[in-house]
Amino acid sequence: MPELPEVETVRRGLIPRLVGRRIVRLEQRRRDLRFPLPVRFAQRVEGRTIRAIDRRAKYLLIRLDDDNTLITHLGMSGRMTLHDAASAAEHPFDRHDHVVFETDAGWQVRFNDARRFGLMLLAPDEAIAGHKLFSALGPEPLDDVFDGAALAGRLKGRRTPIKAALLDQKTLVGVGNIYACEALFLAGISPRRLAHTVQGERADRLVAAIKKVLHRSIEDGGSTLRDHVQPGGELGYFQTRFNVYDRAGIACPTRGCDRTVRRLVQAGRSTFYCARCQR
DNA sequence: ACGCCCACCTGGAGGC
DNA sequence: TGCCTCCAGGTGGGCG
Repeated sequence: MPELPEVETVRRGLIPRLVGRRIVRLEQRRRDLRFPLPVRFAQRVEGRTIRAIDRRAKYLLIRLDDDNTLITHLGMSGRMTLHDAASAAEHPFDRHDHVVFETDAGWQVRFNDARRFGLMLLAPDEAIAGHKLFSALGPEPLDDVFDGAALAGRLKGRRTPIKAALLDQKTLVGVGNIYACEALFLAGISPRRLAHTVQGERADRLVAAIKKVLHRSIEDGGSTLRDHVQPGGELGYFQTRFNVYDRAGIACPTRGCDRTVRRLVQAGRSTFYCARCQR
């Protein structure tokens, strides 16, 4: 589920319920996710007030008032659910509700992650930029300074297919398998094209496409979310209609194109594209 | 240094 | 119904 737009949607959904609130209780229902949960997790979080919730790449950064940050990643299957007291009573925990937060306003946030590829870590604010998980990350695609020239520079000399380069968080962050496919389709670029050949106008087009698919998806998530901020509501759960992703064998959506969407496997991941519209 | 491939873990879908 | 195989939105680490 979570690429940048989904993480951003979760962030925006959590802000009104969490920022400025004190965490009165943290229940840890399992010892580890991808990594062991922080030692003395509950003791270090209970009583803290949340100052802000930021995002870097696909990480949520929950800022606590003791200058520590709760770093959260949703992995492949992580979600957050929101419950008021009545809703919490109606929804018993399931086996994948791993961490539960309760605020002084009576709201409960559950981190649920079936596959447990997600993570939660505590780190001092000032240690994050230099943290192993963060130090090699590429630029944020939605930053104004990220343009075609910036992408072209990061693709220079790289002899891997452009699709694989887009998934590499050192190239840029936030793009995952769905939006890599969708952005390449919008830009009319073959997923097999070698990354270093995406320069100049082609890189401009690709950056425009990346920004467009991410923005559009955030807007969709946001609009869905407005209806979803209700007890029992799940954050970041929405489905846009994709042009190519998961549409193998279905007609290419380009007007006048008679081809069907094809699937191929690159670096172990499915790629969906139109062989006629993407060069 | 770089590119490729696997492992991590669970659940859902589809075939027989 | 049950069992098997394949597939899934991420990414760190190990290999050549």
